[in-house]
Amino acid sequence: MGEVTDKPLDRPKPRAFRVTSFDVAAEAGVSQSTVSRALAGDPVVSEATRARVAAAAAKLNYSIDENAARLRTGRTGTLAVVVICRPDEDRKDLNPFTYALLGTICAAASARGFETLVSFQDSPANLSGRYEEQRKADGLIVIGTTQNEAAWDYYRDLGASGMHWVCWGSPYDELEWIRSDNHQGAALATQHLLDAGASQIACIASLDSLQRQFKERYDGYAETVVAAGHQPWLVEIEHGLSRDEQGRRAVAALIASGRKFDAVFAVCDEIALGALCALSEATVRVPQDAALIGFDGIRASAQAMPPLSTIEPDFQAAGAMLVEKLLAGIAGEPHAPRRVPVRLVARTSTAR
Amino acid sequence: MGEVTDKPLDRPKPRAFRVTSFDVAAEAGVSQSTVSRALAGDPVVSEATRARVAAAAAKLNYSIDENAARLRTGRTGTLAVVVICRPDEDRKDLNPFTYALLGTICAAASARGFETLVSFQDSPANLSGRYEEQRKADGLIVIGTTQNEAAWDYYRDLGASGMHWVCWGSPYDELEWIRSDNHQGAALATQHLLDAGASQIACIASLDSLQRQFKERYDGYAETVVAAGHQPWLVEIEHGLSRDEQGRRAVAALIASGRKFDAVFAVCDEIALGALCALSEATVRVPQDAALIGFDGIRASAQAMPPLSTIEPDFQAAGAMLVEKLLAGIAGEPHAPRRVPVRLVARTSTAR
DNA sequence: CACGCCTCAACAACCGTTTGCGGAAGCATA
DNA sequence: TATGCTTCCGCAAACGGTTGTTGAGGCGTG
Repeated sequence: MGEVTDKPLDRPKPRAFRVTSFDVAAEAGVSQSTVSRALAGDPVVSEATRARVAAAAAKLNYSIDENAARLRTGRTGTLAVVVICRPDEDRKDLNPFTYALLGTICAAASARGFETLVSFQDSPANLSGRYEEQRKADGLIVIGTTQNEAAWDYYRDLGASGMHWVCWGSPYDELEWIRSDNHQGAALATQHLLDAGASQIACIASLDSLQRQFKERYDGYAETVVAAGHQPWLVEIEHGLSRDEQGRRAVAALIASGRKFDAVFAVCDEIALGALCALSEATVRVPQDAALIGFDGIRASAQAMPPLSTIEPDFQAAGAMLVEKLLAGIAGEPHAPRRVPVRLVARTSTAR
Repeated sequence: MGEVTDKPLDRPKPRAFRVTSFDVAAEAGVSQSTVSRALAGDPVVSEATRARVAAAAAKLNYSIDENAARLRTGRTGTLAVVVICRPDEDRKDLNPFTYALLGTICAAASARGFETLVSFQDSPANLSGRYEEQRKADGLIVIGTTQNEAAWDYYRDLGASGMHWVCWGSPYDELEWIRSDNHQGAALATQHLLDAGASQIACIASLDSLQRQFKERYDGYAETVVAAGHQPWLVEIEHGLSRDEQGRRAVAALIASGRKFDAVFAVCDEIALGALCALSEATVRVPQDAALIGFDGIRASAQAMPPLSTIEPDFQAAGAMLVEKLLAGIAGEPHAPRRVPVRLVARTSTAR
C-alpha cells in the first residue's frame, strides 16, 4: 500500500531528481531520521530495520549528500594539504621528496577516513588557506620548499588565529613538530663513509637558517667526523640555483680548492646527483676515487649511474605522523613532536 | 543601535560561535539575503550597500560556509583527482610523470576556480569514486598507471552511469580524449637520432595492448626508421618489473643478441635511465658508442650522467586540457579530443 | 494488576546559505 | 493626482541531512 500519491509529500518537488533519505525512508517504511541513524551505524536502531534500510538504500542507489551532513555536523572529514613552491617553479621540477610525502599524506589521511584537498601555492600574492573558516576542511597540512618565506608566514599567522595545522619543512624551527631525524641520518651517512675507508670527507651543505634541515644534517656529519678524529669540511652551496646545479658548483669548488678528498656527503639527493655528474665530468671515479652519498631517498638516486647511496626517511611514517599530529590537534589532544626514522640505503656509490 | 539584547534573535543560540551572514547583515544594516547577493557580486545590489556589506564582512572576519552554499546550489566547485597506482606500489616510486601531471592538473583547476580533491587508489578492492553522487565534487579526473585494469574498469563503469569524468593513461583507447602526441614525439626522437648519424636504432618498447602509449610511440619510431630506409628493431620489455629494471634487461638482451647498434630509443624515461646504467656497465659509452633518448621529460632525465635527451610533453597544457575537457563535459558542451604537444629536449646522451 | 524500565522509532528543530517572488520607494509621464 | 516603470532590497522557502526529545509498545517484577 501507500505508493506515492497526491497527498502532500514530505518533499513536494523532486525538481532535479535526486534520491534523498526521505525516499529511502519511504521505500523501507521507516522515518527519515531512522534512515540517517541506520546508515550511520547507530546501535539504537535494531538489526532488522538496519537491514531493511540498507536494502532500500542499495535498491535506490542512494548516496549521502555530504554537504548536507557537513552543514549539520560542522565536520568535513577533509584535510587540506598545501604544497608550497617557489613562485617561478614548474610543477615538474618540484622536489620528488615533496611529491612522495604528498602521496603518503594522502594515504595516511585516507586510512583515517579523511579526504585530502590538495593545492599548490606558489605566488605569495594570492595565497589561500581559509579552508577551515570556509568549512572546506577540518585542518591544514603544509609541506614543500622552505624558500618561500612569505607563504610560511601566512600560514603561521593563520595557525596563530586558532586554525588547526601542521607543517613539514618550514623555515622556522618552532613550527616543526614532525621532521626527519636529520642528525641521526647524517651520522649514519658519515659513519658509512668512514666504514668504507674514507677519511677526507667533504660535506656539501648550507648553514643558512632558512635551510634548517641542511644545518641539522651538517651538524650530524660534523660530530661524526670529529668523533673519528677528522676535521669537518664544509662546502657551502650557492643560493638561487637548482639543486643539481648547486651540486655541480660545489664539486667544482671542491676540486678547485686542490684539497684531496675521498668522500662526499651531500645533504640532499638532488644535490648529490648534480655532484655525481660534476665528478664524472672531472674524471673522478665514483666510488673508486671518491665515495658519494646523499640524503632523502628519492627514486632518482636509485636510477643514477652509479646508483647513489642515500639516507631514506620512512615516508609512510612521515605522512602518518603529520596526519596523526593534525588530528590530535583537532581533537584537542596533546601530541609530542616526533622524529621520522631514517635508514641507510647503501648502493654502489659508496661500495668499497 | 540595538546591541544584542534579550529579545528573540534571528539566530537564537550562537552555540559554537560562528559569524554568519545574519551577523554581517545586522552589522551592515541590511537583510541577510542582501548580504548573500552583495558578496556574490549580484549587480542588483547598489554599489553603496555592496561596499557597506563588504566592510561589515571584513570587520567581522566573516567567511562563507561553503557547505551551506553547496547544499543550496548543488555545485561544489571541486574536482576529484584519482591517481591509480599498482596495489603494491610505494608512493615514493610512482612515476614522476604522474606526479608532475597531478601538479599541473591542480594548477589548472585552481586557475579555473576549482579545488582539487586528490586520492590515490591502489587496491582494486576498495575503490571509491562516488565523489559526484556524494556531492563532494562536480567531476572526476583519473590519471596514473595503466597496469591496474580493475581500477580503470571501475571508473569507466562509473562514467557510463552518467558521472562526469576524464582520464589520462587508461588501457582503453576509446576512453582517452587527452593524451601526448606520442606518434609525433617518437618521430621527433627517431629523426633526432638519425640526424645524429645513427642508422642501427633499437627501440625498447612494448606492443602490449595495455601499454597503448608505448605502442603509439613504437609506431612513430618504426615509420620514421622505415622512411629513412632502415629496419625497425623492437626490443620488447618484460612485464612485472620496475621500469628501470626493464631498461636494464632490455639492454642486456640487446647486447646478447650480438647485433650492432648505434642508438637506442626507449619509450619512457625511466626505462631509458635503466638502459643507461646497463650500457655503462657494459662499457658502451653514451653517446660515443651509442646514442640514447627517452620519452616523458621527467626531471631525473636531466640529472642523469650523461644528461638524457628526451621528448617532453607540455605538462601544463596536459593539465589544462584535462580540466577543460572535464568542465566542458559538466557544462554539457562538446569538447574534441586533443593531443598534448611535445618537444625534443636534446642533451648529451645524443650529442654527436 | 499496576508499575517502571527498556527498546526502538518518529517528530521536529536546526545547520547557513541561495534565490524566486513580492513590494516599497523614487521618478517620469499623462 | 493617478499610473507605470525602474531600482533595490526583504521575506521566506528550500537544500538534505543530524540529533535531542518524545512517545508507543513489550516485558519483567512486586
